[in-house]
Amino acid sequence: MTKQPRLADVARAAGVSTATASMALNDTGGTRIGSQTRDRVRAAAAELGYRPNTVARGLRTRRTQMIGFIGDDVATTPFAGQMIRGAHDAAREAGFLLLMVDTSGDHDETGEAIAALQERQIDGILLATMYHQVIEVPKAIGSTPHVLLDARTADGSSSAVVPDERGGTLSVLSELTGAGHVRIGHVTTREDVQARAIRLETWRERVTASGIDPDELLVEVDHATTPLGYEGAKRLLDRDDRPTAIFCFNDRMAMGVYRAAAELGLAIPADLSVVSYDDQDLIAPALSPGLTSAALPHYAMGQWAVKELLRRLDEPDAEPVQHHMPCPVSRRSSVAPR
Amino acid sequence: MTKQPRLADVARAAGVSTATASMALNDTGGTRIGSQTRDRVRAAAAELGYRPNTVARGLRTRRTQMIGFIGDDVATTPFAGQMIRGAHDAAREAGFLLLMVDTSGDHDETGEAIAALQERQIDGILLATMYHQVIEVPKAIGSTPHVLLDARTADGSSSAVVPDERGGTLSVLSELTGAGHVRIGHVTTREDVQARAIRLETWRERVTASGIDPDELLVEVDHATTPLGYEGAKRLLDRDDRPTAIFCFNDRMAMGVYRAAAELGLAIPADLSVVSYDDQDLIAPALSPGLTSAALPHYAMGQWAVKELLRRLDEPDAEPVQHHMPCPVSRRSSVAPR
DNA sequence: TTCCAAGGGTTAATCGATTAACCAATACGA
DNA sequence: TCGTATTGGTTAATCGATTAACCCTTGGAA
Repeated sequence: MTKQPRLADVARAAGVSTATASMALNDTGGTRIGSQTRDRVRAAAAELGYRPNTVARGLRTRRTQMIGFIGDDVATTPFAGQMIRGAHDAAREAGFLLLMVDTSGDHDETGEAIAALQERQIDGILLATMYHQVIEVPKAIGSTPHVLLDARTADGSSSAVVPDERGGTLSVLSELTGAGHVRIGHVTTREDVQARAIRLETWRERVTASGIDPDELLVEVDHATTPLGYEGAKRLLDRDDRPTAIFCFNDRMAMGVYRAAAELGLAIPADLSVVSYDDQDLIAPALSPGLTSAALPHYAMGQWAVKELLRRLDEPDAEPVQHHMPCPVSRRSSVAPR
Repeated sequence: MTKQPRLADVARAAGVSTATASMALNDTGGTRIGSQTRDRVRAAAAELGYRPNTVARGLRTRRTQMIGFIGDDVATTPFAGQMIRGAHDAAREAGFLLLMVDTSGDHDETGEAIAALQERQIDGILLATMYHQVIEVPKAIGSTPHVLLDARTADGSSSAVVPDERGGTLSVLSELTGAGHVRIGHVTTREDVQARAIRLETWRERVTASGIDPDELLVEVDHATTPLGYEGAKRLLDRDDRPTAIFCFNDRMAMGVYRAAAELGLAIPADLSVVSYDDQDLIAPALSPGLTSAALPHYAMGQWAVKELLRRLDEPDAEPVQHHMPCPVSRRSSVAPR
């Protein structure tokens, strides 16, 4: 117990060379190792509690079994955890570990992060942003295999996975139309993110299709926060031709909508149905009544990204893939027939 | 650009041996390297875009500049992000990176996680739990330097940092007493966590000190969720001798308390003052009125833990330190004079 | 009998740094 | 005029694996 045993110790204990020990433990070298020899080596390794030094192995094999995870702003968003967890689980299953770097969105810092990871000889990089962004891959990444997470390039030159915002929006809207709603309002943010653009456009299409002018039912505010959601909802609801249902950009805004409805004496869902996006754990099930919301599949995206990365490790020349991950709806009690 | 340059390439370009190049770049070896030689080597390195291979370096120096972060359940709690971020920032500042492993609280898995990290020759380990727990350090950790994060051992044999729950509770309670409140209720959970025990006991002391029987003003429910917070608050508020203020175990329960108050026609803070613990970003500022809450200093704890770990890397025999991190109060609008 | 192939290992080179041990030349004090 | 530091390097060993290149038996086939 004084020192970690090395491969040489195992070899000595089994009475073979380190080459044989290595091959026996790793099942390499084809038929060169007899089965009783292999068992002897394995037994010796188990006996000594041998654990390979992956640093030494990595130096020789040029593989570290580590994946770099570069996150835009890991801390401040509650989604990051799920994304990391999904990536982590898929990685661990394949014997990989995640080496994390958080950049605060700073572009220089991203370059530095990439360099720091490359110095450590990671096998590949996951480039994650929060909130579905269209980015350029920093040239510092060179030929390091990589996959984009909740982000993509404009030209699709890197493998990437993003939520299927359009599908999610359609699903959650059909919760409303299925209940007979036609005048469906939308409370959203003015921030320039993909999520906003896609949700807005999809809603617009859908409402237009039922012969209604979307601009009458749209409210935009500066940020996707609860207080501004409240204000937006007030503007939308405090009039005679108010919508019978509201689709909110996200749960935080929906929380404000709930408050506005309460103040105006509108019961949810009897007087007003509400649906939303993000399905945040701290909000959607906590509101009363529970909020029907389309979930962002962060866990699944993290998983997918690692699997795709591992695939690219094996076939570096594979065509990049753009994946749209479905956004399942969590149905709760905020929708009632019109 | 075909291959990453090695130290040998830099040495050749500068016309020196690799030993000299190494010393010149790392400022080691005292006065042995002349200043013009050093400059020549540095220039060559910069010219070639040389980046040291830390795997090779790690093999020789037995230092990888990586810290293992073992998290109890990184994903599901929104606090984890802040903790990771604090640790990450402190680590990065010192040239370290975080290697993450998430265990789902499974004890075997923790042993496996430790082994996986040790195989990779991490320099030290951060053992983090969510929600301040008293744990035993797995023996698998052996002599690897480690620090406990939001956790501690019963005997204080490992360095550890936990929130100062007692101090935070006192601070947030004096928000109420300072406003003249005496009959302060407490809505808490029955779950067996340190946070509950300390907050409860501290509240009990304080209330008893002002001559009131705490048991009259205490409500316990099975879990610290919003719906149960709501039920608990109903029980506490729906009677004549109701308290004038409530201290909630956490923000999620406080969210339920808000709802109960609204239903009973009690205005916050005019008719009822509310304070809480956790200061969760998605809740405390989002409620109306904003909720005064004691913050869990996760970022600071993460930072502290890394600094302490780095210290122990230098002085392995230093006495273990138990640190209680202050919980600052975020004062908002949920407290009014009695 | 002679050779070749297959089976089962071993030897030694290698990955890319760091660093202990050594060495040559100059300076300096006695 | 020596002996001894001091300055400014170089050589070679080392970290702990993996793996290409050999090597020795034994069993058959020619």
